[in-house]
Amino acid sequence: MSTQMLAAVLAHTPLFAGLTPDERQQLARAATDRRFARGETVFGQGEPAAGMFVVMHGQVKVFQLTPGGHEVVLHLVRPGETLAEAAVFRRGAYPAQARAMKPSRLLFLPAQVLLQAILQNPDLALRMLASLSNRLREFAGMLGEQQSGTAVARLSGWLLRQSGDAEGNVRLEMSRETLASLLGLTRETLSRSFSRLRAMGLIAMNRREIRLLDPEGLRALTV
Amino acid sequence: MSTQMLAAVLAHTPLFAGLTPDERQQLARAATDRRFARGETVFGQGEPAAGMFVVMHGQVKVFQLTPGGHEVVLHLVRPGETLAEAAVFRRGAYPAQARAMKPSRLLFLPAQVLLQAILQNPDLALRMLASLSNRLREFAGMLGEQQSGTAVARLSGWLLRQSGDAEGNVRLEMSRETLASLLGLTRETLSRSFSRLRAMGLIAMNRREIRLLDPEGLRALTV
DNA sequence: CGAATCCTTGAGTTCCCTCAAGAGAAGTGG
DNA sequence: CCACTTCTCTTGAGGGAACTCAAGGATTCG
Repeated sequence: MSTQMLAAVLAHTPLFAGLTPDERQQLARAATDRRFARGETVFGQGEPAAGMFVVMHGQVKVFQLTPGGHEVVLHLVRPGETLAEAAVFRRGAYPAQARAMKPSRLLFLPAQVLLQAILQNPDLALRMLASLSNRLREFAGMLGEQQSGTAVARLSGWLLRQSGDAEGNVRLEMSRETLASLLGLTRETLSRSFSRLRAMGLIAMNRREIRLLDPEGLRALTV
Repeated sequence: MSTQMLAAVLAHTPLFAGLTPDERQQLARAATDRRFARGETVFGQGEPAAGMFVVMHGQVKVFQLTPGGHEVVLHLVRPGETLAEAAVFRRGAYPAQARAMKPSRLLFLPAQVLLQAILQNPDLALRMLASLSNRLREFAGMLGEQQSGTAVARLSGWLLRQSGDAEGNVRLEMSRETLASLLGLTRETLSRSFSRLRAMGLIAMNRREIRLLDPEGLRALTV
């Protein structure tokens, strides 16, 4: 992929949108284009943090492995979003593992280049701080979530958030397995929770398409 | 408290240690000294993020309230550590609540001043990024932790981390209630877990002083 | 010393996990 | 188009870990 096209990708990434075209051009020259097949590992837990990624196409799952060998999904990264910035700033190792869930194309930005860019561009620093702060809030939300209510309550809350609290369709962009991990449940418990919501007439399902029939009813369950 | 003394506090806070004395002096002039009684609220969930805090003395608990009214502890902040930086960078509202657990003295730095300082000091930006990244890793660790193993396993792991994986004493700087929340458990379950570790001869307890008698034995439980 | 808070222990129950089997899609290759 | 494998999802049965409710000790503080 040409430097030109990589620069264009950066221009559409919120984090780098505030840079001048020249600055983006400079970053793009140091960036590389990487493709990953479905199931391929982007980086492993404990590897030195060589740089950060921007997802151009596809989907990447970031997760930790518990001592028991169970996967705990931290984040599902979609096109336009970034990956592993935090590891770069800690200048240590990646604290989690990342795997492509679909055929994916990522832009890779070496750590040195990113750090340089931030030193020279205070506005980028602020954007990056805001980005990390947002993720921190997300994690805080997840921590709160996972200690609250029953499986059905957590699923209801998640569905409402996905749909913007209104009636409408939610398309699952992930397997049940992944969603279960995000909610701190097992596959089976998630399946049963879906069934119960369906039996109560609150949702309708067809494969990975979910229709919220009664947002109020769902909200009543989130307590 | 004098500007002089506040500047001295900043000099001993890792985040601001890299500034020149002049820069610290400037920040200190805008900073204020705030005292909180035990149990007093530092800021509430949803309040506009007016600025960040540095804990000088005491201890502050940061937590979220679940829909069910249950407290989920996110962080226990000790002297030298900072509070609510992330909220400032998001330029929104505090996403959690903070309460002084002991009589506490905090340095308050208004959002505007902090943002200015970062724009003018790239090194401070990098330190702040590293600090947020560390907290992000902590949260990720907590998320993993709370989905792994039994109550006894989680407690064992926590004790080992506190003691640096070696034999020795761990002093609980918090109530059982707070520790329970950090581990994603209830008071009662935590109490029973302590009892079981004691019954197994792995630890000895006296009030909030805990002696690890058999780190190997504890490690064996963490799986 | 009394009041309030914190901690421990017990009994009963519920929710979720584990183990297990099978149904349903999707991709492969003949 | 159909057998084949593979992956994903659903459902059942059973058991166990942790939660809730409840009461009584222990500690701290005024």
